[in-house]
Amino acid sequence: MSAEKAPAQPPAPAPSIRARVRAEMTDEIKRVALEHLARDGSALSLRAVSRDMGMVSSAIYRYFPSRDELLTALIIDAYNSLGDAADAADGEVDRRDAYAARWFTVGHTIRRWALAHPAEYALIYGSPIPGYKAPEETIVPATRAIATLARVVAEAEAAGRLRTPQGADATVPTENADYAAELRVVAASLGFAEDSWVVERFLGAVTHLFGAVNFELFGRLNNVVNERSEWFDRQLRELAASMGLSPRR
Amino acid sequence: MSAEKAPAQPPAPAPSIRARVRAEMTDEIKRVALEHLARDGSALSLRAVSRDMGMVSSAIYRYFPSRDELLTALIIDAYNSLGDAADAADGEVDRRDAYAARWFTVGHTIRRWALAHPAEYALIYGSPIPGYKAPEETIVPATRAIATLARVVAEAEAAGRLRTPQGADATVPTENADYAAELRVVAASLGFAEDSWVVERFLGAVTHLFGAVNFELFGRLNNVVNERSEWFDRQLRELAASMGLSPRR
DNA sequence: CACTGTCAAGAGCACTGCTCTCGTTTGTGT
DNA sequence: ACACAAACGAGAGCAGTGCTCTTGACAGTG
Repeated sequence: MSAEKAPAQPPAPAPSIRARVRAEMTDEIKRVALEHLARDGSALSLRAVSRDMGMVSSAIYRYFPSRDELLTALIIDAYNSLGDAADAADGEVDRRDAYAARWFTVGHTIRRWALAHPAEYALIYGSPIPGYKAPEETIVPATRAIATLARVVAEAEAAGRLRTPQGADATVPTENADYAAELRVVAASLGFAEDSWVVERFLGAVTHLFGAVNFELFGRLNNVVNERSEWFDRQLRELAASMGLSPRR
Repeated sequence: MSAEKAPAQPPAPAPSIRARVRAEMTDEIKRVALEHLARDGSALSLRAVSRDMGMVSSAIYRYFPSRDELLTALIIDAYNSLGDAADAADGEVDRRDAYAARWFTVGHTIRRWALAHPAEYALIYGSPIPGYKAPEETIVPATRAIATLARVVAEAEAAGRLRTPQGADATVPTENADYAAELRVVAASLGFAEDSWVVERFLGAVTHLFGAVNFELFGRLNNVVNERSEWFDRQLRELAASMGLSPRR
């Protein structure tokens, strides 16, 4: 693959001028492509990008072997951008605050990132692009934001700060052994306790959270809910409650 | 109560042979276009459709003035197909059953319709198509499936069969007056009681439900949950509980 | 019979992703 | 210092796209 930026020669750490120009060009192409993406939606034209850069279309292929590879690069960048935003937001919450505060902060950050980067959001959380097949290199960055959310809840659980639901509030355990096994695998990979009751609700909460962002961003809330921030906040609140995260007081 | 599929052609005038052939052609184009949509995703090529029909591409324009108009027709058909499926499923539930049974039936029907018609589902619940702007004629059919879900919950509420949440389970009322007003409008349009507490949870449930279908259909559950039917059923169960719909026994 | 509207066909325009070839530029090993 | 290979931008070209316009054939109606 592209291992340019790896000068494995100890005495020659000099990033050759050519390699630097190449990196700048690659970034510039991605930057212009993002502008086009924001303007024209997922219909990304290599020729239009090249025109904006004063190049001929074939020159783009020196940097990205195909339109799909460009899309892959943009997708990975988008996942990482969202992941960075989520991590940064979580990191800035005062650790003396309740875990619920971190949940709200990260949740709102994800929504705000989506509103600020609608094209990138649609790229990674919208319907699949027609001819495009996501390569494996995208799956790790894809999990970052969700992993951040999971960390908050898992740490709350580990700290014994989750109110375990009782009685009618509690979920009936599944009778499907395969499904139960899957939940255990998910619990392990996300850092929850073994057989944690909260894993399933966390998956539901993530589904709900991204469903809400989808609804807002794709216009499904038009003429229904205009106080979107309030609406989203209250959805987050319900989800926190469903996981036993004490609400802010 | 939204109008059903009103076949409201005022009087039936002479269905001239020409008009009949034209209608058949229109249907055939939509049929072939759907096949292509199912195969190639949202990249729909008029020329490919025309080739499949043994026509020249320009002939398509006798029936649809543009690609967008064809898409609009397909989108409306898709919304109505989903709406029909939801209504039919709801209609077949024995009315002596609990309202929860209707909720599960309609919910699972929506999911099954999406799995059976992934291309149509992506068309109506995926990210917006690049150059396409949905005309107003799509917004009424768009609400049908949601209206069906709402009817179930609203009728349960009217029958006094919703367990009103108490204490920690209850949602704190919003302090945002605009948002509260919006909720009242939604309540009125979906048939809920005025100031009904369940409206907000219903909106959340719909968000969650379609978020779950999105996750499954767009591959976000890959390598995470494979027992999708069980997973979805348990999500529906949580949603029913959150709205006070007694679970099946 | 003549008229009128509908139809399929074809040529053409501007656009797309992508390939290939052509000289030129640049970095590096000898 | 020189030579060679890799990298580069430009351009032509291919097959595909949505869409427009013109042309000639046909059908239904006066």
